[in-house]
Amino acid sequence: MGEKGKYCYDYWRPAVTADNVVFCFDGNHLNVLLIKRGREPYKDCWAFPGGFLEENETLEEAARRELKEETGLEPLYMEEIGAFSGVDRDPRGRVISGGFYSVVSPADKERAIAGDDAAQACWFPVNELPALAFDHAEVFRKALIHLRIGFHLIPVAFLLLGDIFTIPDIQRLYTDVFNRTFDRRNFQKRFLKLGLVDPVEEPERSKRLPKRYRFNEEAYYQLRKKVMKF
Amino acid sequence: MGEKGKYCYDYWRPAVTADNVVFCFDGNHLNVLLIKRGREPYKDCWAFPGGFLEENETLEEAARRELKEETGLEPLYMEEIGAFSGVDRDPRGRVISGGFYSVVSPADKERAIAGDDAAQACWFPVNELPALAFDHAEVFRKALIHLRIGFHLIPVAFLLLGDIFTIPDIQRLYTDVFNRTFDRRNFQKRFLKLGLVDPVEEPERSKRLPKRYRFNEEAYYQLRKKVMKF
DNA sequence: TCAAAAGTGTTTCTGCTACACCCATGC
DNA sequence: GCATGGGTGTAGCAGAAACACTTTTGA
Repeated sequence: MGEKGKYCYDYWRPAVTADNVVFCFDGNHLNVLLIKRGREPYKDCWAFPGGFLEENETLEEAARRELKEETGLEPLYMEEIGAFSGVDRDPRGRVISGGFYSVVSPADKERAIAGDDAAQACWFPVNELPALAFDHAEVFRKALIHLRIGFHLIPVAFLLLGDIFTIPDIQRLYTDVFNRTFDRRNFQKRFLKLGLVDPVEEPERSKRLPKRYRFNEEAYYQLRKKVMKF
Repeated sequence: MGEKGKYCYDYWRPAVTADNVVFCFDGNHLNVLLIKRGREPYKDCWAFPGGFLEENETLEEAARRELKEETGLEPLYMEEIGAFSGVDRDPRGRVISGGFYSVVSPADKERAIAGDDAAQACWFPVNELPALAFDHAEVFRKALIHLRIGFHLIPVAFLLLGDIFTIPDIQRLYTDVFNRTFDRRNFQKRFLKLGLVDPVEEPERSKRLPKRYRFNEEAYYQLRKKVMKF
């Protein structure tokens, strides 16, 4: 590999990439963004957006930049999920990857556009993922675990929900994230008791349709201060 | 930096290291292992053991190897805590680090010996850490968070405790790990109810001294199966 | 004799679970 | 009129928190 390249070091170094598992909730299901790879290795396979680390950026900045280049999206929130360093994870040679998950607003579901060296960018419901390139199945597993942790520490959910949402919306989101059902009544009670959402005033709304709420950021910070154990 | 080295690549690459936050419980306090650095940068400063990734090992293997070389210790458990990629975190240039925390048995507290390029290896109680080299203060913060998560998913505590221990031992450990107090009586009740420990039979033991227990691995695996949500 | 450390039990409160019923709407 | 989806209320149980008393022993 590259014995004549122009970057020379006294000791061996691996290549370093950043990969990004992007979540988006569309009101019905939790989705992740996949890129159909335009080149080898794994040409035409689905993979998470990502690419090589450049000289003056952190791993998070690299993940952000690659996402922007490949799809045009800018996440509302990002968090590291771990390093992937399996010796054979990339057929091109030794590549270490810093993994991230991130969250975009519901409106971004329609906005993602394949750019750069991505042949295609496409949202998949988390329950219906295709086969993935590299060790990205493992990357996804870890991303979901960290998303769940994020939900327990509370804030991420609201970024996925957007400005206005109903309680049944939230429940659908939780159902996908935790891959289990919730009792409709208990879910509503528990959630409203947190006091994190305010009802939207709209006298003309049909009684049949679910009440709409918006996120109360103030209350959220108050609560987080209390709950923060870590 | 190394424009004439013998390892040449077409694209820029960062150096990659692995760092290891090693925890040990001595019956009274939770300790971490620090190395007094024998060379620049940060010569004579305290840092976590670690070193450069080599060609045929994962980050975890590198962290394990460096720990063995620098102190002779072999951890009972290891887990990743994240990647550290700040642009200025190492004055030698761009260095990405994979962080780990690990756990050794109480007996290892006396066994750690400085070897290799470590001038000195020394245990510090987690509440009395000295100033740390690089971004290792941040590394420690993340390690402690992940140790706490490990405690919630249950197994790590017993590795720290060793074969035989008392309930007050466990409570001292929890006090250090979570940096808070626990009601003695409630702690004992809750812990025994888990059914993870068996009393050690010893008819001659003074009534004044606390009862001694050993870990029931069988019961632990049963419980974990039930509790495992992720 | 006093202080320190360990064992044990009771009460209360809170949160979670499991349910049943009512209302509005569209087919 | 019936199926669907949404709002609300109640009873029971389990776990957490708060709290007091007794025993043993070493200083």
